[in-house]
Amino acid sequence: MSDTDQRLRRRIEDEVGECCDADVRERLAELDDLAASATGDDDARDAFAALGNDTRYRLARILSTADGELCVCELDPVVDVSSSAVSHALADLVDAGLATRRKDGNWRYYDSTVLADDLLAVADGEAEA
Amino acid sequence: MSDTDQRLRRRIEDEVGECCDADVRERLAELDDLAASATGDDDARDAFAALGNDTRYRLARILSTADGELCVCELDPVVDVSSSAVSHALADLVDAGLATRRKDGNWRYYDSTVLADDLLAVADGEAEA
DNA sequence: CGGCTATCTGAACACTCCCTCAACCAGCGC
DNA sequence: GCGCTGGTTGAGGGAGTGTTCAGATAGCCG
Repeated sequence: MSDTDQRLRRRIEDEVGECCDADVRERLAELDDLAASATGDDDARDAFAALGNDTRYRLARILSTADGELCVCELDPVVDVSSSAVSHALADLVDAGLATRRKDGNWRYYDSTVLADDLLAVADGEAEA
Repeated sequence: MSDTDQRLRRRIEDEVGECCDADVRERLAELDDLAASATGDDDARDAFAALGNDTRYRLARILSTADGELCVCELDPVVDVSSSAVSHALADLVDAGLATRRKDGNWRYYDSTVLADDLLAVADGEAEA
């Protein structure tokens, strides 16, 4: 029986007074189930990771705040990095499902997705409270 | 007039047919306003960054899925890192406003906050669609 | 086509992050 | 006090990330 299992056993003893090996195994199984059902797709985590970077966060926020799509040349001046970095960041946002891209001649228009809008709204709403 | 401003000027010309310097300045001011109003707190971005890491994401998800608080010794076995790393990750989650901590004797209990619950719910909901 | 446009892509490099290891702190029992 | 517990904290190092630079791509116009 591993080290962490010992800790868990003492934890159960503390809780219900006594504990046998079967109890420990049962609790471990419960926790495994919990972990399994709690394993949301990686997509969700990727979206969070994308919004965790300052440049991408700002871009996503601007896209979400603006009504309608914006062109790269409009996004460039509001973030303080090279236009190459903007391009990288926007590509990452699209990959993460947080933005959409539309080509029109030489211009590329980006817009925020519902996912991005909702995530930012929730984050804001809670911050207010 | 900077390089990116030139691009923006041509963009406006493309849109409305003609464009003078004042038009460019006006559009730049609009974008600055947009950026300013779109600059949500850093708290929000920190929350996203916290959920962007696999270990923290898993812990947050388990805390959110479980009804009620969990002890560190129960979280240890479900993530595949040292218990020290778990401690670090939990501290980060608390700092980001995604979890709460309660001390009871030798045991420490963690629970998810409403912010964490809502963010994960939104991320999941969208993934379904 | 050839030149100019807006944007993208790949490589390189500095920087940050996340993990492990070790030492440490606080609570409990003797 | 001492020993043991569960958990935290700080330092260090390897892996990963973000930015920039240079070169590439695709669309428009003469």
